[in-house]
Amino acid sequence: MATGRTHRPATRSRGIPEATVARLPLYLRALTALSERSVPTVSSEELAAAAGVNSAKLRKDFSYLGSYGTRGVGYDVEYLVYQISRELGLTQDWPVVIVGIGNLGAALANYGGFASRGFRVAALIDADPAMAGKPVAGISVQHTDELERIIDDNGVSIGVIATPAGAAQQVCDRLVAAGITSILNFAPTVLSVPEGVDVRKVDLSIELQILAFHEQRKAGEGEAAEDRLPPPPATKSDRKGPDGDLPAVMPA
Amino acid sequence: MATGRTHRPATRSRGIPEATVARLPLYLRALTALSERSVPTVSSEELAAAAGVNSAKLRKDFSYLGSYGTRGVGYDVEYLVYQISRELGLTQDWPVVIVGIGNLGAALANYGGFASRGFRVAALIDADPAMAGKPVAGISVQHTDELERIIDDNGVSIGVIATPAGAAQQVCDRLVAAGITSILNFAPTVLSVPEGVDVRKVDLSIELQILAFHEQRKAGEGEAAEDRLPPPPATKSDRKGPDGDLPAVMPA
DNA sequence: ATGTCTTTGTGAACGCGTGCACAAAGATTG
DNA sequence: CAATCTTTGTGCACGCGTTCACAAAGACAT
Ligand SMILES: NC(=O)c1ccc[n+]([C@@H]2O[C@H](COP(=O)([O-])OP(=O)(O)OC[C@H]3O[C@@H](n4cnc5c(N)ncnc54)[C@H](O)[C@@H]3O)[C@@H](O)[C@H]2O)c1
Ligand SMILES: NC(=O)c1ccc[n+]([C@@H]2O[C@H](COP(=O)([O-])OP(=O)(O)OC[C@H]3O[C@@H](n4cnc5c(N)ncnc54)[C@H](O)[C@@H]3O)[C@@H](O)[C@H]2O)c1
Repeated sequence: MATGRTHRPATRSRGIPEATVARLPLYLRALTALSERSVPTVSSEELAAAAGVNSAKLRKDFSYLGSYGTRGVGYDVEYLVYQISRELGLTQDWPVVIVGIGNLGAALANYGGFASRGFRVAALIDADPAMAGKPVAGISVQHTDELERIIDDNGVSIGVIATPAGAAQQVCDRLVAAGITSILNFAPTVLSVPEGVDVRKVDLSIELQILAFHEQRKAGEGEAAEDRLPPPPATKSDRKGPDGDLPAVMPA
Repeated sequence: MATGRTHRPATRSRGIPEATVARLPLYLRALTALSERSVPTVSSEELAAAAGVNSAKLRKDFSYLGSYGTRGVGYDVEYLVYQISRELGLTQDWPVVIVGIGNLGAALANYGGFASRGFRVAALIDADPAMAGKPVAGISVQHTDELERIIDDNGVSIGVIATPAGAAQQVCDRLVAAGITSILNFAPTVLSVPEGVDVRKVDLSIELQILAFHEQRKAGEGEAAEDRLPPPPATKSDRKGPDGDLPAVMPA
């Protein structure tokens, strides 16, 4: 998984394991598809296959929510959709602000998947004065100066950061000070937040690097010794000395 | 973590745990920043703080790569940057194709973070004939018909899927058939791939839902009984019967 | 050389997550 | 109503990942 919560050491929220919570949206998606096809019930086996997980795991996940299945039959699709939606807090509307309306921010604003699950883009915020007033995805971009007011006025508690990495922590601090308690961060930085604030990150670069690692392993499966670096690390007092000229790696 | 590998049950790749691999890019980023500031060495404590992890965990992670530290001093920044880069396969160039050049695909194509880590956008591919030939981020979009040829000609092994969910599996199948063995999927679907192909997914909707779950818990911390659904699941033979009228949940 | 001080590398304990395997629940059939 | 069959819910064992805590390694001072 490319994402990871920050803070709160995977504390089991009201008995529901974090790993289970992370899978509930997956089940919900599969169930919604079944619901649209008017399928009345599913077995754990079928649903697990649709969600790409082990059926025992799925049953155990559902057992944390309660006993919503019927032995010999399976689960009632509509009922389960409702239960999971309620558990995830999707029966209410969540206003969301997106900060940093560049390439990515604009794409997110245009993303239809937001509204379809109870999330509503309450505002688009950017520091560039030239952006202010411009409509993106039908919403007028507002200036950063308005950030605190916007969050307060709309009762927003979820913020999305799509600014350059350098501005992310600063934006984060302002969001938190303004009352935001959940942040989805797209900037490649480790955000530090106070206790009680949840941060999840989406990091494209990390995902690619993980893929590259496995890709490399596949490629050099039966190959002999890899190209090892000849000299061991600089030790003693030749620290930043007469330029040992280390192997050129990537710039940034 | 919002992402998760598919297939291969977290098998320990050449002794390096999957969890460690996922953190290496994080360390690399912190180390690169130190390198740019010409910091010669770091202690595990400092680096761990910068990467937002436990220092013991960091030391154990590095121990899987070998003993690259010096007791009493710490780690040589440049040397460690090189070792991690090599381990992740970043000393070589990885050509990548992006399929589906819509809002998101275009944003990804414009993303600078690609090139800075050894990833090169080899081609942009879209099914829309109107897109063919159009330049996005300085690269001319090519039609899906060319997919197999492009991958073969450029020796591409990593593909990014940014098409609508409905087309994702189909695109995935073509990519795999053409020789792609690593896929980064942005479409909200469970992709099924043959053994040996790695899939990582980035799912914005899931991330938000997980945040909403925790947000809901924070809000209703000391509150009394939640709004429970009155009627238990439909049982017996009233299956899709005279319309029990279940509570209206979200549409899609 | 010897001693002190810092920091690594890792043994060990613990907790979480996963998946097997099965008893029990209930539907369904005769 | 009894028998049979399907599928849930979960006890249990196992393995991975995390963290503590500390011995040993090495730098540095005297
Ligand atoms: N584009 C991608 O596909 C992609 C992928 C992964 C990660 N990212 C990350 O997402 C972030 C945004 O990427 P992008 O390509 O959209 O960049 P971009 O430069 O196109 O957009 C950044 C936007 O943030 C605004 N901004 C800058 N400082 C701000 C501040 N303090 N407050 C509010 N707004 C501010 C800028 O005006 C600009 O509109 C970057 O951190 C990038 O590394 C982007
Ligand atoms: N926009 C976002 O911020 C965002 C966020 C998360 C997830 N997603 C997901 O990413 C995907 C793309 O989102 P988007 O907003 O860019 O959508 P989009 O509709 O703007 O772009 C989709 C593109 O894919 C192309 N396409 C369609 N079928 C294709 C095929 N078979 N082969 C090749 N190309 C094909 C279309 O021509 C179009 O250019 C969707 O699955 C969406 O759910 C988007």
